[in-house]
Amino acid sequence: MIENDLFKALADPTRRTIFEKLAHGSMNASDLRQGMTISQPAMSQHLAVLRKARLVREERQGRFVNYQVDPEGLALIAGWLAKYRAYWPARIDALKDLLKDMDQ
Amino acid sequence: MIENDLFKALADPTRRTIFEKLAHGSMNASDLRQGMTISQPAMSQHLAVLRKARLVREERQGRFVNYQVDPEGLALIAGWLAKYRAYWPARIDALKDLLKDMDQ
DNA sequence: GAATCAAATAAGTGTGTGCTTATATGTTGT
DNA sequence: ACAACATATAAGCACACACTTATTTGATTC
Repeated sequence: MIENDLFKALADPTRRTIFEKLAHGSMNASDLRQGMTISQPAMSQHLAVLRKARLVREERQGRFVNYQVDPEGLALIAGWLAKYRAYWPARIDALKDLLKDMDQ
Repeated sequence: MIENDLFKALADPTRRTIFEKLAHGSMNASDLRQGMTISQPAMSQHLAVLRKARLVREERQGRFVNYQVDPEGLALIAGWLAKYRAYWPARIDALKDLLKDMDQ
């Protein structure tokens, strides 16, 4: 169940930090560790969880593995959220503005 | 950290089921148990977690406690998601259709 | 092909989480 | 005040999870 993998992946603050880092630009696993007190295997394990949740994609480049945000995971969350659109009417206008921005 | 409470709350499939039930209409804790093989304390504990995450609101009515979706939690997720809007361009059209539906 | 470096996997450990049963609290009606 | 019912809390337990160190796999360079 992909939805479960998704929310479980995001339930860990360290993984959300990693994801956020990648959102600012793709990086290899070593660079991701910069500024985070985290062992190499821990990072590797977190990335595996994020991969399984489709929040992140890997791409081997020589002996490095470059990681980047996988839009698929975000789209799945957006899809989940959309099911409950009846409950965020106050945010509709804000979202519309957002989409208008994205047109340009 | 509310964001952490949120994703942790949604990481459990039983809680997502409870939330989905409430999205279809507010209910008290007993009615929520209908059709779910789950003890009364377990339900109570799950509701406490959902409450803490602002995904759900309680409202005492006599000796029952009526539960309903709290839009605040959903809005927070939408806010989190919005941070990464750069990564879901492929879904823009689908979202637009969604918003068009919401206009009516 | 041996040395070197990046990343993944294995195995073990402490803590967190979701459940259970038992009990307490809150509210209603007699 | 007491019985009955809805919900919450307490305590304990089994399992999941995030970490660690040690080792393996993958890729480059000499």
